[in-house]
Amino acid sequence: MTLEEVARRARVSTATVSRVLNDTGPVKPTTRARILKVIQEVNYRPNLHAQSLAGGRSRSVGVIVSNIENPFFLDIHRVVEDGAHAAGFDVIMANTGYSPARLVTSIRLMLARRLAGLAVVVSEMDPALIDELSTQRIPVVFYDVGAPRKNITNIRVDYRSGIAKVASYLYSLGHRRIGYVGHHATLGPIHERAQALRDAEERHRGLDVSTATASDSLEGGRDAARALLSRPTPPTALVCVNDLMAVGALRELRGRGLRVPDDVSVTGFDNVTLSQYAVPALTTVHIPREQIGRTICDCLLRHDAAREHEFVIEPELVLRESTGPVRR
Amino acid sequence: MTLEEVARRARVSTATVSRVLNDTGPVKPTTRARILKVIQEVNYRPNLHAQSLAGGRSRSVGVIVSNIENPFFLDIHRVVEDGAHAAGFDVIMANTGYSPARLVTSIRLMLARRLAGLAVVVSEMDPALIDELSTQRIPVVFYDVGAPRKNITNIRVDYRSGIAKVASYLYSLGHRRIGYVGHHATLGPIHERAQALRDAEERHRGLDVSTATASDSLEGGRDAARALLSRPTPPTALVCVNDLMAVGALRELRGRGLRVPDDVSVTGFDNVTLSQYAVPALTTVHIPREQIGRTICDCLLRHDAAREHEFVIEPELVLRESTGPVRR
DNA sequence: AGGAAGAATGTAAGCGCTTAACTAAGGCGG
DNA sequence: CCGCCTTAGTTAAGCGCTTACATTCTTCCT
Repeated sequence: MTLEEVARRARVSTATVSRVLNDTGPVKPTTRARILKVIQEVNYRPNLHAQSLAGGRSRSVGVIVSNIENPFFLDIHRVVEDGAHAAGFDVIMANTGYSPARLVTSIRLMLARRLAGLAVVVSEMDPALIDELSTQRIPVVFYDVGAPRKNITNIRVDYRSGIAKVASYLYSLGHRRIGYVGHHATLGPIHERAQALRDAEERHRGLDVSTATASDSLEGGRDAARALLSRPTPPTALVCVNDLMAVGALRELRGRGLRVPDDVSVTGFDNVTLSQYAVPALTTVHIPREQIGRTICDCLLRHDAAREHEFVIEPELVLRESTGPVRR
Repeated sequence: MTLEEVARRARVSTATVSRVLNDTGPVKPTTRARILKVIQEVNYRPNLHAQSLAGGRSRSVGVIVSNIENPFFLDIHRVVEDGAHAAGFDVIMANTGYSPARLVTSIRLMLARRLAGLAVVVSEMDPALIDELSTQRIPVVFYDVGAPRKNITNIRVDYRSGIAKVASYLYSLGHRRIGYVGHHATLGPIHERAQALRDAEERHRGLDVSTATASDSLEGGRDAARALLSRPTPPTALVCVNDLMAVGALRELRGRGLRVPDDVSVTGFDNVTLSQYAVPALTTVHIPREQIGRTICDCLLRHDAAREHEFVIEPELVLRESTGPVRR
C-alpha cells in the first residue's frame, strides 16, 4: 500500500495526502477526513525509507555503547531514549562489545542511516573515526573518548579523580595491598583507570597495587577477583572498575568464605541500582548517568552544540557496607 | 556524496558502481579497483534509505521487548543479534515497558521500516495487532503472546508447568503460606503465572497463596516483598515471577534481618546469570533463552517458517541456596 | 577474416515519498 | 464587476539507489 494508492482512492493528489500525513499546509476538513478514512481502511503506513530519502532527514538518533549488558550503559541508553521520544525521535542502538572493529562497523552503519544525531558512549576508539565523523554534518557526542570538533561534543568523567578518592579512602582505612579488578587493559580510557590507581601508590606510602583483568561482566569480576586472591600475598581490598564486576568479585569472596568488609573490602564504580542490592551493599562512586543522558539529548536534539564543547563530570564517593577498616 | 558522484569520478555508470558495491554482476578487475579507489578517497557510504527503497528490501530485523532492563530480555536480544549479524543482518531494538500502547507504536514503527523480520518478545498485547501483522508479508515471531498464523510463529514457555514445579517443591519442603511477587497483574501471560500458583492451592492441601505486584525491577521486587512480609501472617516462602524481582526480594528480607532460606525461602524464574550471583544463590526455573533466541533467528532469517508454527518450551527447576525446609 | 558467444558496461525506469511551483476557486473592498 | 489575496489542490521534479534490458567490447573458433 503506497501513498499514491491512498491518493487514488481518496481522489486527491499525493501531495495532499502527504500534507495531511505531515500536517504541513492547509487541507479542507472534509478532504482531510476522507483521506484519513482511506488510510484507516487500507491500514496504510508510510515507508520510512521513502520518507527519509525524499525528506532528506531522519527522525532517529543513534546510540552506540560498549556493553549493553552493563547497567551503566543501559541507564544512559534509557535516559537518551526517553529524551528522544519526548522530542519525537526514536533511537537506534548498537553494541560494540568493546571491539574497535565493531565500533567502526557500527558508526558506518549509523552514518548510512543518515540519522539526526549520534551518541558514542564507548571506551574503545579508532583513530581515523573522528575525522570521518567530523566531515559529516550530523551532531555527534562522545562519552569517554574522542576529541571535541565542529559538531562534536565531548562528555567525560574525571575517572582519575574518582579512583583517587577510592584509593585515599581505602588507604585511610589502613589498606595497603589493593587489588584492581578491571577489564580491557589495552583500551585507553579503561587503562587510565588502572593507571590512576597505580599513581596513588606514589602519593600513599606503602601502598601496593596489583591488577587483574577479565571480561566486563559478573563472571569477569569473579574471575579477576579469583586471580587476585590466589596470589601469595592477597590484597585486603578490591577496587573494581565498575559495579557489575564488583558484584562478581563479591561472589568469589563469598565462595572462599571471606567476609566483606571484615576480611576484604570491595569498591565498585558507577553506582548503578544493582550496587544497592549487592550483599553487602557496595561502596561505590556515583556517575550521574541521568545528567549524562540529558546532556547527550541536548547536544543531539537541540543542536546548541554546533560549536565545540566539552563537559567534564566530577564523580562522588558513595559509602556503603562493602568497605571497612583493614583487619589487624 | 552520492553513488552518482562516485560514478562520475570513476568515469563509469551508476550501474557499475552499484555492481561493485553489491558484488552483483561482473566487473573488470581494473574497473573495480578504480571505483573502489574513488569510494575510498571520497569516503563514500551508500544511503541505506535509498538502498532499501530501491532494493525493496532491508537487511535489518526488529526485536521488541517488554523490559530491556531485565536481563532475561537482554539475553534473548543478544542471541538474536548475534544470529542476525552472522547472517549479515543487523537488528533494531524497541522497548515497550509493558505498555500496550507503546507496543502498538513500536510495531508500527518497525513496519514503517520495512524490516526483513520482526520478533515480538513481550507480555502485553493489543487485540488488533495480530491481524495487522498477518496482512504484512514479513515473517513475525511472537514470544509469550499472540497466535500462530501465516508467517507468524509462536514460541511459548509452559509457565504454568514451571510455576507448578516450584509450588510442589516448596510444598514438599513444608511451606504452606506462599507469597507471590509479581508485576503487571493485568497482563495476560503474567497474570497466568500468578494464576498458576493459585491453582496449586487446589492440588496441595493447606496451601495458602498471597500476592503482591510492583514494577519489574529490583526495586519492584523489594516493594512487593515488603508488602507481603508486612501482612499479619507473612509467608514462609516467596515465589518471584523472575530472578530480577527475586533479587529485590532478597534485599528486603536482608533488610529485615530475615535469613534466607532459614527464615524465608525465595525462588526466582528465568535462571539469568544474576541468579547465581545473588546472596544466597537463587533457586530458580531455567528458561532456555539461548534456544529461544536461536529459534527466533531461524524463523526470521531462514524463513522456513512461512507456515504456521508453534514451539512450546518446558522449563526446568534449578535448585540452589535460596530455598530450604520451612522453619518449625 | 567473419561472426557468435560471452563479458563488461551503459541506459533508464522505477522504489515511495516530499515539496517547490503553479493553478483554481472563493472572498472582499473599492 | 474587477483585481487581488487566501485557501485548496495539482503537477512534476527530485531524493540516491537497484536492476531489467540494451549496447558495446573481447575472445576465440572456423
